[in-house]
Amino acid sequence: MVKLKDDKKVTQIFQATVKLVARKGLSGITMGDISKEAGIATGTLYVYFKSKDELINALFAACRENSVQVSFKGYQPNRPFKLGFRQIWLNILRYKLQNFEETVFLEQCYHSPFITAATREKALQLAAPFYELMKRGQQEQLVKSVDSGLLLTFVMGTMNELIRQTHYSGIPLSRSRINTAFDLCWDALKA
Amino acid sequence: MVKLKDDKKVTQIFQATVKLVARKGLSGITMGDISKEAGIATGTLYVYFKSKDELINALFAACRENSVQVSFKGYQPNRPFKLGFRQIWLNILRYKLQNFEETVFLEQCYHSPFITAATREKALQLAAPFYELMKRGQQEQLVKSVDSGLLLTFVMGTMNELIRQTHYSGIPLSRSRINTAFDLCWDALKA
Amino acid sequence: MVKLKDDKKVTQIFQATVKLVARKGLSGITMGDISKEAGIATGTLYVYFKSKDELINALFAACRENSVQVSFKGYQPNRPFKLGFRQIWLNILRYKLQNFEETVFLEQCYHSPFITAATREKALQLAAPFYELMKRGQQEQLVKSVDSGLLLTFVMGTMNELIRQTHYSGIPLSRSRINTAFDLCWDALKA
Amino acid sequence: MVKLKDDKKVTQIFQATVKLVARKGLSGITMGDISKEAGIATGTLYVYFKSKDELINALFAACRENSVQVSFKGYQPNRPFKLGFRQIWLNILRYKLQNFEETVFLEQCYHSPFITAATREKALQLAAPFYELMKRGQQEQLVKSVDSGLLLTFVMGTMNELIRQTHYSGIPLSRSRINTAFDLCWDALKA
DNA sequence: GATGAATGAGATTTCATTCAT
DNA sequence: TATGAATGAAATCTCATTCAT
Repeated sequence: MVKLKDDKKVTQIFQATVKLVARKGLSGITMGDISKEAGIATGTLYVYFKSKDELINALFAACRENSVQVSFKGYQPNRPFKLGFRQIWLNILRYKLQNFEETVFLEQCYHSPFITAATREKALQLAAPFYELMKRGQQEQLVKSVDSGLLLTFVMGTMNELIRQTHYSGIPLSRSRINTAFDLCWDALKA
Repeated sequence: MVKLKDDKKVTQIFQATVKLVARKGLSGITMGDISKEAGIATGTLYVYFKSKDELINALFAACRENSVQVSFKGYQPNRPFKLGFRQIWLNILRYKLQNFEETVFLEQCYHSPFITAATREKALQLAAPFYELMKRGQQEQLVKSVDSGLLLTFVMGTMNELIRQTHYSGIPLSRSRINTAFDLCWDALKA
Repeated sequence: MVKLKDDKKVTQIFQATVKLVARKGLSGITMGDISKEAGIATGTLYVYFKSKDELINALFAACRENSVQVSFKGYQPNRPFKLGFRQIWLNILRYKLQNFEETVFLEQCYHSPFITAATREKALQLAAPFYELMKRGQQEQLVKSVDSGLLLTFVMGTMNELIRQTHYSGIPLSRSRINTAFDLCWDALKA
Repeated sequence: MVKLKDDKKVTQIFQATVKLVARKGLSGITMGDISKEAGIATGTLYVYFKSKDELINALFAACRENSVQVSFKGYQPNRPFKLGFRQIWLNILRYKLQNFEETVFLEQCYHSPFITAATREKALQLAAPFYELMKRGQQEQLVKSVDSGLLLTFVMGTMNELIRQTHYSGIPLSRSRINTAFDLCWDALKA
């Protein structure tokens, strides 16, 4: 009987926003830009999000969830640790490469006034599975028995930087370059 | 002509800007905010910088130069490589920790529409000494003989993420934590 | 055509509007507010009224008619003038007290751009019975023989202000207070 | 050395606002209208008032103060009560007539969402001198010894209605009509 | 008729920049 | 130079009205 709120439209808005933030930065986008890019009227944005703030926060949360879900795709706990870790490492790398705009968006958000403490907190909780992964490696004595937060810092930090470099230098991430990068990472972690 | 512009005032403006960007993000600051924080009138900002763009670009350049100059402080090429590398690594870490706001500012700038291609290019050139350092390590067969860009990606990525984590988690960077982090980094690089 | 528009729904809309205007003023209400308060969809408002303007004008007219009809309830021209006048005075007072929101609505409308000249004119005509009443009092030499418009000004002015004061001060309108107010009014009018 | 905030500009803004509200109602004015009428840029309004809300509240307070101050002009407590009361009554009448727009503005404000509880409270306190006046009349046994609030309700209510009627009927307030009106008022009050 | 999402014109507000002092 | 009020273009947000279902 009625036209109901459209999930597809939220996706459109999110995609438009991510694209624009990656291109022009968080400080360079307007609600007008977003609506134009999403192919809807400006007012319509406010049907789905009460304010620009809320839109950015919702998108931030969605991006975080997305990237976690993708990470563990195809991960089989019964297979050897290193293989599983590699799989996940590659999942993340592939996802971040293919969704570079999301990566940039997340990075931009971290120190922006848009992201509320609550949103930040929720993002942290999503990291739990990665901590589990590190612990398993340590139990199997394959990974250094140091603070797992520090290990993750290393894994994620280097990956992020790799993505950034790849994007800006223009050097394509060949299969061999990827392998080299993974080896560097593994050499760091391994017990 | 009569008198050169007041250098102290430029410093005030830079400090105010860095502080505010770290707290509210690039997208959250206005010229009014900056002038208030710097303790001067809005109009005065325009005595020192033609526009907001110019101010941000100048500050970006200044920060980059700062951080490079500090990195090699106390570095003696004639001493063993690992010791020198460690020194530089610690220099950077200490600088970034103590000047967290600058670090955030630089990060925020990367994908902003403020930074011009020219400014970006100049920033890249400043990285030259680090490439040299990696090459030395390779010549001495202490460092893996892979693309030095990739190596630096690991060095910088770890450090940046470590700084961020430290700041947000509130976990203090104890000496042992620092040592562990360095070891991870070194294990990744070492041949 | 098929079926007449739902009269109950018009009442709902009117009640919702009056309530909201009393609470937030004419300038503070939106069609969305009204529909929500009335428990219907925004679009449905437009089934019953071509526009916001029309809705307000129709409501204005309805309120005016209401208040006049109530005024003469129980008025018997054959009974003595003062008794009849008192009856009407009390009728109005009671009505305005019990329907304070309507009173506010009418007051708000007077200087609003919503009310058209035609609506205003029609409202004036509704006052005719009150002029008649004043004339009767004068013919019976109980009321001062001055311009009956002026007399009505006093009757209505007192009443309106009394209602407002009662509502805002919170002082309840006791029977004795009502009697005092009527006496003031009557002393002003009486020949 | 500097251009300082200009009191004259506040007056301009107030005059423009009052004029427009009287013509188009509180719900019919925009900040754009006001700035145009005041002959300044829209942004300039926000130099003087943080928001539309604040502007309306400040104007409301100013109008109330204005009208009280004018009321007692030329009032000499040592002269007979009725003369003094008459003087004040005429002062108010004249002021409200000449500043009809202010009167309309105040009336429009009463039930608007703009006026805060605090502003309303302050307005009430300004009425103190009028209560004093009524008490004096009662002490001299010239005025009915009933609640002075009720007496004021009567005086003010009838005056407001008179102003309104005068303005809308187009019947000019001749000297004799004024005298008649005062007599009605006095007859009501007198002991 | 009824619904409520969609629209876009227009309202409020912000802010980089200018300018009079 | 230094100031901060003034500007107006542009951003955010609102809301009467329309329209697809």
